[in-house]
Amino acid sequence: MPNKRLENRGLTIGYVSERTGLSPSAIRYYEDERLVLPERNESGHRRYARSDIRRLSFVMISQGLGFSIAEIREALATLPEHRTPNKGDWARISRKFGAVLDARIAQMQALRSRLDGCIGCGCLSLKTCALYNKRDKAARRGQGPRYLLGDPVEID
Amino acid sequence: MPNKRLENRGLTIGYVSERTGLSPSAIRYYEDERLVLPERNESGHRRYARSDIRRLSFVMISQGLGFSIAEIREALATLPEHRTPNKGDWARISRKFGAVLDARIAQMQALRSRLDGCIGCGCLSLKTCALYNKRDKAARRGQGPRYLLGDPVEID
DNA sequence: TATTGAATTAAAGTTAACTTGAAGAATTAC
DNA sequence: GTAATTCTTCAAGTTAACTTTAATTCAATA
Repeated sequence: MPNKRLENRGLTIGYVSERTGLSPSAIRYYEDERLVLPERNESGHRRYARSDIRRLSFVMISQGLGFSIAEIREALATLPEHRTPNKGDWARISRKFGAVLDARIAQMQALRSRLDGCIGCGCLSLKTCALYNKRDKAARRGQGPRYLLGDPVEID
Repeated sequence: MPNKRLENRGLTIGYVSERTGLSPSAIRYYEDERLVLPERNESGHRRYARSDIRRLSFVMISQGLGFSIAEIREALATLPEHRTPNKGDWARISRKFGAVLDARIAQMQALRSRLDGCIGCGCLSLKTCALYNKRDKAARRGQGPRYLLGDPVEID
């Protein structure tokens, strides 16, 4: 088993891939999305810092919490100068994430109780049904698929 | 204002579009997805039944609850012979939907409390962090984007 | 009847988060 | 030193839920 870990400066994408479980293509994609910003060696190969593994872990965990890449990028942008999240940063960001989750849960619970009120009804009328909220055409953005649980919430 | 509502047999797509607020292209798409099955007149134009408006309302409301078209198709498939959901059907289906929502809420709450436990921690370690659950590669289906809140739940 | 408005199909575009493939360059292993 | 890996870029494909466009045909109105 060869040592492709740290050649003189920085980690190779293959090594980072192994350590995080992310595929190289996903890691390159995250670079396109500016979630990681590796350096390059003389011949153009990516060289990652040790802290990038932590950074990518942050990305994966945040995704697990249900946040989009755009949201994660925003969260990372609140960090001073391209720094990888440390303990204090995580405390701050995760508190914010928690508030967003709370809001999502509350929204789902409200929907759930509206449904409960409608179970016996069966009117299915777009005019009167409490379950149907006409999405205002004006506010719709983009044309891709709508999110399963409403448009993404913005993080502060 | 012309009366394009019911010419001899059935409603035109334009009329159904007006009544439901859905665009004609969306209604045609739902036909591709076999959520509605209109007849055709001699020259090939779609002719909808009055009950199709109700059927489409069902679709829209179910989407508002967070269900995918595939899930809605499954739910409609439980109805005897292509019938539009009536009050009894709705009671049965909405009870099932409610259970799915409950499960989703419970899942989010569990995640939320795990996050709470991690706020002070900040380890962000893929090995030990309770927030990171390695998705088993084996179970992954398809290659499109993952759902924001986990893979879609199947409706009995 | 002529024109306008509505409908039809088929193909391609859109977002999100990646993957797959091709073709070539750099690195590593032997 | 040469073969086998790994890496690079760029373009195109994938899911979901539709929209947009194009080229026509049908239906309704004046």
